[in-house]
Amino acid sequence: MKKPADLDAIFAALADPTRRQILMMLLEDDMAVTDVAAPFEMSLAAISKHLAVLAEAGLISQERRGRVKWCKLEPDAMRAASVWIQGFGLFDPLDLDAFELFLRSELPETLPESD
Amino acid sequence: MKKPADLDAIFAALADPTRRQILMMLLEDDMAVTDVAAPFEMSLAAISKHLAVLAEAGLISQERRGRVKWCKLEPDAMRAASVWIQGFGLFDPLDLDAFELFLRSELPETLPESD
DNA sequence: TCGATATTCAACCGCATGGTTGAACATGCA
DNA sequence: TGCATGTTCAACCATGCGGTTGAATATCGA
Repeated sequence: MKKPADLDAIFAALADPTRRQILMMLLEDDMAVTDVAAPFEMSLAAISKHLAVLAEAGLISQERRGRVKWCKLEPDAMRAASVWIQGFGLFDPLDLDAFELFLRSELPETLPESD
Repeated sequence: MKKPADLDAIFAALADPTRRQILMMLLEDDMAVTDVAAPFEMSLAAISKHLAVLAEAGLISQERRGRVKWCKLEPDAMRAASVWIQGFGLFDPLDLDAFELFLRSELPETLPESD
């Protein structure tokens, strides 16, 4: 059950550069804890704690298979943060245009023709 | 010059519910420090510190006019965070629909009729 | 069973954070 | 000038965070 935590935990988790980098690594593929830790110059235990923070925030899930604990990106929690920010409606026309283009190119069939 | 700070500071600033509430208040209008503090059950000094954190992150700017220090929302920093999150490209069709509706209702004149 | 591998636990450290209080500093007004 | 208003400063406190190290736990493979 990967319920997204509250915004406090999500934003706090995103506030650390190591954790953001971990999330980007997980964007490519699921990873074991040891492999996540490999590129960093800190102890495995430290990375393990970072992963716990990310899991607590709902940003990743962890599934143990044998000795290995696999870490998987969970987009829902991040979406909650994104939605909060977008609630500010602070896009200006330029950005809106770009985003509109992104939307159309990405998922054209979900956009209504016009009103 | 209100340069947006790095993501560390921005996300950390957003991780506190008091600060998020302040940002939402500033969405409606610029406010003086005392008026920002009014709805909260904590000391003025505490709010002043929160505002300093928000300003340090570039999320607001503060301009002193006379005795009064006016606080103003600065969307650029928040956009930086939004862009980082959106870099994950994790929108699914359902949410996209909702977001499209939000866009159309919020800023109808900036959306092209259709291609 | 034994050793190697994968991960966490527990205790500790230094430092930042979020809050308090009371005093200090500026500015506006009579 | 003198007082009230608006805001911050400084010191302090409790708590949490990011990191370390060394030991503990669990699983795999020979």
